Amino acid sequence: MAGTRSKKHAQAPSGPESTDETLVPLESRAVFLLSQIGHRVATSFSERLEPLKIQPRHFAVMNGLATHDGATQQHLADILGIHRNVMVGLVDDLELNNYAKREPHPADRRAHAVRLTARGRTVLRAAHQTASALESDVTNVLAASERARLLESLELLAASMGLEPGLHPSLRANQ
Amino acid sequence: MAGTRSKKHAQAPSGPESTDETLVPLESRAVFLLSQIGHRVATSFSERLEPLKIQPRHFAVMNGLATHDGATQQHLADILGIHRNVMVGLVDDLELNNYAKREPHPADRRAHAVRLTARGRTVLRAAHQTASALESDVTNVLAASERARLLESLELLAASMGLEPGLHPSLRANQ
DNA sequence: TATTGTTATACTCTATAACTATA
DNA sequence: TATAGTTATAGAGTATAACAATA
Repeated sequence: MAGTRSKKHAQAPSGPESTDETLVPLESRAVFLLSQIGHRVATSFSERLEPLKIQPRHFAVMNGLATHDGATQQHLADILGIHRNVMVGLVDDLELNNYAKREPHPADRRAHAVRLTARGRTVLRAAHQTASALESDVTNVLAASERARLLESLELLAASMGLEPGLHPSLRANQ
Repeated sequence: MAGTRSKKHAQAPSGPESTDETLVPLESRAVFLLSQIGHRVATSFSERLEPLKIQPRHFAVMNGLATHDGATQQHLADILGIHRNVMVGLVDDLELNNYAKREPHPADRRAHAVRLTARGRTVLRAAHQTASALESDVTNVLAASERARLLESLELLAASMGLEPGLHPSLRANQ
């Protein structure tokens, strides 16, 4: 990938039934399966986070805070690829649940230093366990060797598509 | 999957740092990679369909029409897992582009028989070619043997998650 | 003059309900 | 009484712009 394109992309065929890619069923295309499975996995994760009162996007922010404690909202936004306007609401949510708090920034009076609370750290740990459980449940059907090969192939695909490690593209809505 | 769950799902650990699943980085979890890649692939497909003036959901409907010519909107909705309220707008879009047309249903005066036009069939073929091109571009980095193994694993995963072949879960919004 | 956080607005999607005309 | 198609409405999520305080 990364800018490459097939030559015959979106061209109408010369004859009515000449090259019939229409005959390839959706369910045997890797791209369809990837989209299908990815959607289901994301939905499952979202549902399983519900008891913790967070969504995947909050998980992303809390994860960022775990390694960037006291970061400003803007800094967090830059790291995660979330727009700062959206970050306001996410930090609001975390504060309402007492998972994080805004403190005055020591060096910049415009900014806030955002920190996880003790409760937030506990919930973050539980969220990671939720992710682990989902990982097990999803990959259970595969033998260990298959699982390892799948992971390798997925990492290769992700890299070739220019996906940044650990950054979910759905967060990168505007900027 | 299919109802199974890991035993230690979403339980708080006994000690503060006892079992630290927090240390597993997102980028090495299959579920994260699947969600990440699936999202990107779906977005790419959507973008590549733009020249054809359709979205993936229209592609799904046109695909359904290819094998169920003259179906009612309700029937199409059932087949694809799209709600009939949504189907109205999709068929509207297809009609506006002259990709499909509503005809009076021979047996039921409440219903419409929806049919692809000649232009619709051409566009559908082009959409399948777009899918093929995306498939190539995405899986190009993998050797043929890896590609085959990936496809096998993905099919296994999809089946174990209860995903219906050829049905994208995003369509199944309400019912 | 630029940046941080915030709010407002518009636009798309989705969910639900309700209506009409037929069955 | 139920069903096919349609419309209306309310709710998320997202994009854009703008504002106050501070740098």
